[in-house]
Amino acid sequence: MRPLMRPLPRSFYDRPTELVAHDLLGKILVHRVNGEQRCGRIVEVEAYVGPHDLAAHTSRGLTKRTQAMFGPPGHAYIYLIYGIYHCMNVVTEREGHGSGVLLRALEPLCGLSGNTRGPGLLSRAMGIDRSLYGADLCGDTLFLTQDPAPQPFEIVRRPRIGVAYAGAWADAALRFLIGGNPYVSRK
DNA sequence: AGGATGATATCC
DNA sequence: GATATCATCCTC
Repeated sequence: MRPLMRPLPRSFYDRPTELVAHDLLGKILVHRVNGEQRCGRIVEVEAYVGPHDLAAHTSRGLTKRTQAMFGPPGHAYIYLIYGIYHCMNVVTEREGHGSGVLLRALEPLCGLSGNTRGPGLLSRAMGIDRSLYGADLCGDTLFLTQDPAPQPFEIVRRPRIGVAYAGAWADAALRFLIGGNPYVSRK
């Protein structure tokens, strides 16, 4: 698995956010940190489609925190939540659009210990924090890659978690998960 | 059901 | 400068 682990190209991210979210399921997240490699298969994500999406951080406009999400596609938007946990998103669509996909749960593949079911736990297990804010996912430190031996799976759509404040957007089925996978954070 | 724990946005 | 609010998780 070491050779031909090429990062997904930037063109993968430069597409409609719901499509990117859908296609991220089954892809492999890799983080290379001080000589070791941590990786897991993505089993659950959420799409935040742009500033008009009242659940998206970008709905409050361009701020220092959301700068990366308004930046070019294929970079990491990482933030601290509840003073404890980090959450990682991939930035989608063209620069200035303000959209991204939250990575919510992983199936552990290599170098991972502990729970990876939930965005905070995923980031902790992968060693992802704000030092990776804005990281280029087309580089060789933190990136996504195609599963070399993909198996077929069913994709299920559900409303997003923890966005009850978002009015009409609270109920949108923008959470994508692999049906029946034991590593999703919630059914 | 409620607490941890700190950055951030938004208010005075 | 103060405070309300979190795209969460754990414990009771």
